[in-house]
Amino acid sequence: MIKLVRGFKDILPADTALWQYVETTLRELLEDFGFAELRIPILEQTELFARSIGANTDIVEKEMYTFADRKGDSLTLRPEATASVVRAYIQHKLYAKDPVWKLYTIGPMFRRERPQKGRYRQFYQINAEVFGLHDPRADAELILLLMTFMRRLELSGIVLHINSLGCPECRPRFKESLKSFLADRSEQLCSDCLGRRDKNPLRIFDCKVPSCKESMQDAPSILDYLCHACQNHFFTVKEILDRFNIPYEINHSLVRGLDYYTRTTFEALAGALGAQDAVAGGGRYDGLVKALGGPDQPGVGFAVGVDRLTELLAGRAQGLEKRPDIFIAAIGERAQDIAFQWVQDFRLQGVRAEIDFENRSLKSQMRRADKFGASYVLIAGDRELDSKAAVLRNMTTKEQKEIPIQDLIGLVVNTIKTSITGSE
RNA sequence: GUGGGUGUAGCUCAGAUGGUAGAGCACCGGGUUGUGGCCCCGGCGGUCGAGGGUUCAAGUCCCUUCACUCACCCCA
Repeated sequence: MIKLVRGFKDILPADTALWQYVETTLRELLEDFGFAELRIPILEQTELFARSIGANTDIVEKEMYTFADRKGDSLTLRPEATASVVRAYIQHKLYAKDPVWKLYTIGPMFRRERPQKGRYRQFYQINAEVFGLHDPRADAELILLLMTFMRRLELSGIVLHINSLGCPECRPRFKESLKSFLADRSEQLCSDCLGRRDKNPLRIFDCKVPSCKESMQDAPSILDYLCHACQNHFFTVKEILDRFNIPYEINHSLVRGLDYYTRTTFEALAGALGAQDAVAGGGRYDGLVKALGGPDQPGVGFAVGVDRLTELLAGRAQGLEKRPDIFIAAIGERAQDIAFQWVQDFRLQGVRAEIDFENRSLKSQMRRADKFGASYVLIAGDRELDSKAAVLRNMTTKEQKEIPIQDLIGLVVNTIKTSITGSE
């Protein structure tokens, strides 16, 4: 048997309703916030990711699905979406019409990591990106959007972490003092962190090795090194979150793995998920557009992990599945033939109708109708055809009434539609 | 890439010391003339992850391998 590739997964019908629910909920919210959808390819030139994410990040160094196409170009299945959105913003000169754009995109990402709970080699993200705005209200608005979304999904236990990583003005000063802090601490650091010390010292804040954590206790905090502009920016973001009653924790060790972040970074964490607990993350990337060859326009964005979100909502799939409004139980060839016509007629009227082609006993068909959760069953056999009236059974009240075959569709559709609106 | 755990029916799992593969759920059918859920009865369904070895005999013991899973790492 051919099985799916390691780390990939099928999303089966039992779960797709939940996925659709998550996607449409966020989609509607994004559009209320003024975002427009952008659809981008999942394949890009490798260089795009190397230059945006950072050549010496783990993602680029060892997690990308990269291959040479037949012409020899190096292509990569995207490990994240922001780089592509920025590429599109630049390539189509969107900034020329207006530097400010609010864009969202939905789709799969690919990273070749070791799979585990909440981590797949193909995973789905919904990305929101804002271009052209330096104003901290843009950052805050995104966080507001994200947390409103979490609230709308009725997710509790989501913790928001925020931090500021400074800018090219102030971050180098912090890095220097961090380096000198680490210089005489080689014994306390784990082997991974010793490597990070040169490449990307900020990452040491993320390390979970106890001795590293301990020695980082007295490490300098980026927040003490922010320049005036960055301080004010961060202050305003916090102020807005306070004003809108969005609780948050300042986490000065929240550095995030992608090189392009500046100033605000944030993550939404769900404790219930296990080790892979980030359901959303994002931040500001003011230098990225320019670094990729575009104009000097700032950007802010976030990504939501749909796999992890649906995992959190797993218990809530019941109410979401679609049940037929009506099941037609037809007994005998003649009835089956007419019933087949009826099902199609119902469907054209917007009524969810189902039928069984097997011509089984009425009992079987009733069981089937019940299994599907049909609200009504229309019973038709020789008896009904002769008397020119089929039987409509309400499956919850068990009430049955005869419906003249002449105007059957209209009468039944009417009954169903009024019963739906009446019950809500 | 590194560790731990687990692979028996579609699903959840039993099968001490080796001796002809089980249950519940699900599915299909039946329980007198054409009416669902509950209940009762019956049926379908497994090369016990794969390959090799030990043995008269292996789901069970040994080796190899693969997959899944959790954690490290990294991150959505």
